[in-house]
Amino acid sequence: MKAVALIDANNFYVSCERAFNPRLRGEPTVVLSNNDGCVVSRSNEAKQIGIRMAVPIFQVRSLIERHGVHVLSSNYELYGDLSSRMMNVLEEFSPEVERYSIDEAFVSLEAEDSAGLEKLGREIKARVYRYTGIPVSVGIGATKTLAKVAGFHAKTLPQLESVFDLTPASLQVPALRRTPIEEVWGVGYRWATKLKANGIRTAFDLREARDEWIRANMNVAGLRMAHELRGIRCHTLASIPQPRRAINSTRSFGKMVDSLDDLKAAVGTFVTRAAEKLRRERMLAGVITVFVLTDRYKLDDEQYSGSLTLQLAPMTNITTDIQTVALKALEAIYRKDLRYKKAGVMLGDLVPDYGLPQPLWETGKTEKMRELMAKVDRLNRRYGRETVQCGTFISDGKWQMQMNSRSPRYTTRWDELLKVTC
DNA sequence: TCTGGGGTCCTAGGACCC
DNA sequence: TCTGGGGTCCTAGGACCC
Repeated sequence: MKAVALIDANNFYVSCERAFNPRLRGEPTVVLSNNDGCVVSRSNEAKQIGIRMAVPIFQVRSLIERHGVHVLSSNYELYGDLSSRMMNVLEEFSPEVERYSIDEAFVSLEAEDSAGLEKLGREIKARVYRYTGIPVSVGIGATKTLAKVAGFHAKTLPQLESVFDLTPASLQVPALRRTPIEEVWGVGYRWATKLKANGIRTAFDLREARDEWIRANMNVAGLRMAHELRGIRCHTLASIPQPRRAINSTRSFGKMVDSLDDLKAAVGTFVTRAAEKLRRERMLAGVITVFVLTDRYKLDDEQYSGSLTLQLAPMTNITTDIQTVALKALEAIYRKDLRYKKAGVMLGDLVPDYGLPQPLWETGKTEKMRELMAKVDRLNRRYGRETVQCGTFISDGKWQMQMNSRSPRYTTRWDELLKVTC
């Protein structure tokens, strides 16, 4: 029989930190978002003392001090590297692996029977842990949504020891009855509130709801959820990634920014990031949106959100070309006498870059710029990001992120390797 | 100046995911 | 004092065309 397995790392960012710093094991630990703003990963011990997901760190300061919680800035370079190691292990088990997020993957599995599926699940869990040090949970079901339900129970019921196979029909009704509606994949806060008001409190209730009712009160996404809970596959396994539609680079600032020069430096840097990613994925962008925002939490300040989308013609992935257009957009939306908290750029209308000359408008200059970009990328890969920068601004200033306690990038920087002393 | 419907395309905003 | 970032999908509504 064939089934879908969801492999989900437990408290992924915290687990990455623990893999290199065993002293954190058993200790309450949290990892923060960019700018050290919110809690985005919590160890079980941190969950138990009542630190909620996504809570701003300043709201739980006293809790953290009272319990001696370890607090770390996020280290995406480390997490990204451990993520790809985890995905490589999964590919040893199946030709169909969908990398769903940094810490989750859907995998197609095949076995004689349910017992065989569960055995595979346990092997996956053991091998990922042995090769990466990351503990995972495995949920198995006939559809992605059922695999997610199974994963929820694998994580929350200790007696399952992190692996749950939900393919046997006899298990489905009791498992779905014990799945709160807000735990169903695709049901967020808003839908959960509305569904509960209509008496739908569990995954089982949604599975049993009439299609006409769902169609009238939800949308096609709701219909798909219900069908998937009944075992009808609506979401296929995307083991070949779909072409990307957009690339964004946006940040909140470390401190409020008011000058156009500082905003230019920030936007110039965001374009650099986005264009690097564009070239890495061999694509060209056709439009760019630039936006700036004031601080929505400062209720006494005048609020403003400005954004402008401009065409990139011809389509390009050359940093300096995109910067020119981005700065034009920024100047158009910039308003003096305001204090800004956040800005960003979004590249859209992406198409593959086949690297062919485009005779209609390609000039010798463009060809030279492409070669230059390739060289800059090589240098920055070899000697570290921002060894060579494009643009005329100083990419340094108060807009830069706060990051006070990042661990070393153990696996991606030679000078930050783990040192062993005897 | 009034009268109609159907189709497409685009955009903004909402909801959700991790 | 201090409140993340990068994505996708869906829908409603407006503009436009015939």
